[in-house]
Amino acid sequence: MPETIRRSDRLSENRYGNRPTMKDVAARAGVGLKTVSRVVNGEPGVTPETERRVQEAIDALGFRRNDSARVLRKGRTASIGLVLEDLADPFYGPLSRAVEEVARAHGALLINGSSAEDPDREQELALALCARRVDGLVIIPAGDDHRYLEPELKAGVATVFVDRPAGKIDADCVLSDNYGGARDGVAHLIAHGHRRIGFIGDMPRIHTAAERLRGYRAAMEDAGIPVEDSWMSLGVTDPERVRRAAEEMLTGPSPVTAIFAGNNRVTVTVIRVLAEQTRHVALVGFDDIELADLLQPGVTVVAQDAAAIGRTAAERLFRQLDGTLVTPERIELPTRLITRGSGELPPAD
Amino acid sequence: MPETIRRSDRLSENRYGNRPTMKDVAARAGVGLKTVSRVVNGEPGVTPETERRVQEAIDALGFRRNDSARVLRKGRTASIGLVLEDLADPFYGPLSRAVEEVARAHGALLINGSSAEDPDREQELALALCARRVDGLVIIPAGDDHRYLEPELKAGVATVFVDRPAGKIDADCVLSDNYGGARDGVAHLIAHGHRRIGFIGDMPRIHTAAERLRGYRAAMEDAGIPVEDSWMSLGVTDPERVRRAAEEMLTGPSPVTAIFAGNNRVTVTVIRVLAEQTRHVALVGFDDIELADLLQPGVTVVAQDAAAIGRTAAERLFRQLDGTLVTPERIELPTRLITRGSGELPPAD
DNA sequence: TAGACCCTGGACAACGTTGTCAGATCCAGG
DNA sequence: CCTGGATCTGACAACGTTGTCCAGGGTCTA
Repeated sequence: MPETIRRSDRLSENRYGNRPTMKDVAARAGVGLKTVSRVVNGEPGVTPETERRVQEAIDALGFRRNDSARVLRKGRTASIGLVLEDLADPFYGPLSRAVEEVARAHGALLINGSSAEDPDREQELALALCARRVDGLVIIPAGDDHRYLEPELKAGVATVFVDRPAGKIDADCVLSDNYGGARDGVAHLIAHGHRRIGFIGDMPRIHTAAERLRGYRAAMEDAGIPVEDSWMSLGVTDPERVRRAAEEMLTGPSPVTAIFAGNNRVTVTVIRVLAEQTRHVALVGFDDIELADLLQPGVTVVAQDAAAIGRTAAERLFRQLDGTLVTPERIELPTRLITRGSGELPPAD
Repeated sequence: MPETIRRSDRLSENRYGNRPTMKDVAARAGVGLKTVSRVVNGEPGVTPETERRVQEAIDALGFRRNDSARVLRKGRTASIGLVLEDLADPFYGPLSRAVEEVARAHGALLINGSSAEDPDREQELALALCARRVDGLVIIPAGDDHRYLEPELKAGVATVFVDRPAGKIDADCVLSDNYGGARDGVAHLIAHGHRRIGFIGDMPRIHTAAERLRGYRAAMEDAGIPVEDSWMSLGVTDPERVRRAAEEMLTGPSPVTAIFAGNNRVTVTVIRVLAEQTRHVALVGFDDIELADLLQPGVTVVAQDAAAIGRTAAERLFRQLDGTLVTPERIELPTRLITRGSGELPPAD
């Protein structure tokens, strides 16, 4: 009655999802465990004949090294984490891709997560990535207090903040020159004869929004133009409210002849509003938008180079890991004014 | 001379990057290793007083559980991999985000990589992800032979192909109805009076391109219109060649009055070309593009719902992991014709 | 007061890999 | 034939966690 005793065949003997290990390969090839390890890692000191046998066993069993175990042993995971706001946002796609390319060049994989602008979710994600022992972390902050990362930094997790500086800790960061870009954009409108210029942007508690607002004010002040409150709309991003804000600026007691839009989402909505107007209103937007050159008129923008930002951040990350970099630094990348027509319209009073 | 013997202080005694472990926490709290594990995992059977002591030690040391070790022990990594073509492409951003959201709902993280349309790189990435022991894999194939994944599938890695079916293996896949969408788009042009309709698309060895071409041919045949070779341009995606192809169609012996563009990149270039024409040429594009409604005329497109595709794929993945799903299936999601003007232009002979 | 039981806490092995080290094998030279 | 050295191979511990199992001590009941 041996058949009663045989529980099952070899395959189902393994629990669901079990995979061959080096031990299995070793057994099949009739060699020691370490020899398999040597073959898998291309270490020297294995006879061609032995190597062949091992390789055969590997192929036959469909063995694939378990990197979790490897990581545990070696300490480095060869992966980095990227916490951003929303992968679906066209600004972050190229940024993420640039980070990935640099990571790839260093043999690392990229794990990314979207914080959806929620500080708690940012923290949850960043810490989850740390628990996976990513070697480094690129963070586009949603919150403004990053002290929760202190133990991680101390433990040697390389960290670079992007787009906005870290809050309450000292860390590397890579930013666009939001202040300078906005100032240039507004100055451009002023140079084309505008004096009543509207600003629609995000809440000033967001660093980028605050800097862009500061740039707007600076340009106006440089030109000696006093800014009226009704020209500024802050903390407004959802299309409905941007629309209302824009309409109010255009029809108020002191109607604007040009609008500076604080980010790409705002720009898009403003374009829609302006398309409905009979009178020509000038527009400069912060952040480039796709097909901006095909619109009538083309949309003049202050463009950030998302890919360059991502690349710069990732490169700093790996230099931190090298040990080449020690002192946290703040890097500001220049923006570029792209004139396409909408920013060069003269004021139509 | 005790100072000669003292190697260093506590901190640097650890190698670079060393972190406190549960053992350290246990020692500091004066409890056993397993008790720390219990506290960290919220397992029952720990006195509030003990728990407090452990928690204190955790905070003091800045302990964070090492998930690599945990994975090694538990077998599941709570992470899934996504291999796509290019994160910077606006089609993949929302798709990736949708996959991430589903993963998040299941407590999993997302690792993603761009294959850059290179089959070798796709394989390299997919296998690297398997080595990390992701629980599942969502793949947008670049290659057309996926037998390299057989051992992984056998080992229980959940797998869903997206956008294009798997090659030479039997696996779940989630696609758009490329054939039907293209047929509808072309039929729409025919319904508006066009008979000489051009098609510009990718190489037919790419599944989506082949299906869309098939849809084009079907619509033409349904209408009893024989297709001339000069109306079709296949394997053309880079802007320069698309431009040339479009111009040739428009000026050839049998000039087209409408163009069907096989994907978003082609559409964008065709828009540019048409903008330079004096005569009005109708256009329907496959894939929606941003701001398509703001152009003059608005661009009529056959839209795929990238988010829905990602969501569907990810949900199937987790149902595979549940064990709810066993038989590989091919799911086709409907497309939607969005009329905005460019597709409704009458033929201008 | 003893026995049975429950609750808390800890010792130990195991997960799959790599680093260390020592043993085995082989060949050349004395 | 033996020795020395070089080359190849394998046993074993360790990485940090979790699952299993058992011990100790307290409480409740007979």
